[in-house]
Amino acid sequence: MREHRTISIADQIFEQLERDILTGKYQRGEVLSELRLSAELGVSRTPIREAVRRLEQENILKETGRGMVVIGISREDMLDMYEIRLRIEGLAARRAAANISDEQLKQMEETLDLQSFYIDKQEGDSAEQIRDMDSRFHELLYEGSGSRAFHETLSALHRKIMKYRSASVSKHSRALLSLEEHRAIYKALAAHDSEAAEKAALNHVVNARDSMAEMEI
Amino acid sequence: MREHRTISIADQIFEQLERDILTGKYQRGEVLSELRLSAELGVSRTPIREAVRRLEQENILKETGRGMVVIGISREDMLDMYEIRLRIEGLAARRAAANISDEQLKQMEETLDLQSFYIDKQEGDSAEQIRDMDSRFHELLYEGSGSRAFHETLSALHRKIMKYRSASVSKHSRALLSLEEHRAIYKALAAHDSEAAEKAALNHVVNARDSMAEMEI
DNA sequence: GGTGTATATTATGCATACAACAATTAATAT
DNA sequence: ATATTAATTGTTGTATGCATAATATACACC
Repeated sequence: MREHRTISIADQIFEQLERDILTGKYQRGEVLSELRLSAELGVSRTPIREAVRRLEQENILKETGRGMVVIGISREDMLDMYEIRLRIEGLAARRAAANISDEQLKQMEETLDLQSFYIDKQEGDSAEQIRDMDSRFHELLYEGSGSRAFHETLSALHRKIMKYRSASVSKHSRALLSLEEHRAIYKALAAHDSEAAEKAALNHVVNARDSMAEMEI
Repeated sequence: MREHRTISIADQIFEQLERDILTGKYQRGEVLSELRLSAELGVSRTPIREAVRRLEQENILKETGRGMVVIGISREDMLDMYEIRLRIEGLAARRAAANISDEQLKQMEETLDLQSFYIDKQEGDSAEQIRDMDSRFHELLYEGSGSRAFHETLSALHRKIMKYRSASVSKHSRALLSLEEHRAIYKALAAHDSEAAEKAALNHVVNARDSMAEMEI
């Protein structure tokens, strides 16, 4: 039985704005105003302001005293985030091999099926759907580590490079390889094989990083 | 010439609440209410709510629909944060050796002098003062890396273990060693010696972690 | 034409009012 | 006495109003 949790307007606005910034709909340097957003979204300034405070805490938006300027994630930021992931994602996978639950493994399997489905589909917004499955897969991996510190740190890094991940998986060959790498990680986790999990996760990050590095975006 | 920046009430409240949570004044599990904080601090709920949204974004406080529960940082969280720092702080120092400015080096030197002063002092709240110098030193190191990703990630981790760092440096022998380790990092940075900087930073994190691990706090 | 100043505009910062909701306690019917 | 319902209390969620700060604009003056 699923608990029915009401999502507040402020939360919805946060999610939408975060997505719009991280996908590049609002570009680096663009200036927004609470009043304008308030009018566009049809709500008062209060929930807007609360969402904005959270975005400021994530360092992807900044108040200036005269409008808010979008910071977003530069290509350089993205590459540095991979440098960090290179050094800790393997360890998170190692932890996950020991701690992941059967339920989490089941959900992971589901994301693999959907990822495969969206890759075969190849229609208009399939890159976004593939990317969202990538997000869910990694979220489950980080959760499965059982470590709050790894979960928080890696989740923040992975989420912030959303835009670049979309671009990457829009290349069919990379999307297919990414799926295979996810499957290798899943297999190691399901077997609770720490060594294999660490190796597979590191391999996946290395390949993703290399793929990103040679894109011009 | 220094720009005069007014700090908003909401920002001040954020800083105070964050500090109170991270130092353990508000303990894990404790329930707060906006109205109570509003009355205690003598401001309306609006700036309180904005501060709370930022604390929620940091995962150290959580709304429950009936009050807000303090999450804080457990000992296990702290140890995992060291595991992460062990893997990336050396690289940040390597970057800093290449990118740190003379101004940042000058400020770093100043924190070393103050750290030394407070260690010698050994009065009532000297542990807090030493810890704050530790914060400033590492903040300068992360800034000096010139990488936003490293800065954000490491800064968040270092800040969150505030409580444990205070406890650690309240032990005089550890405080002295920590100062020496900082000096070694500074020396390498001032010489722009990447290898030495990485080695010194890693050594410092290893020793700090080991010191923490054998404390019972 | 250039410069200083007043003014208008537009933004954020904070306080307050009210609605909605959940939990607890009191009241009431059976 | 117990179960059910109603009232009370305490909480968060949202809208709105007003003060203040920052910037742009207009204009007088040299």
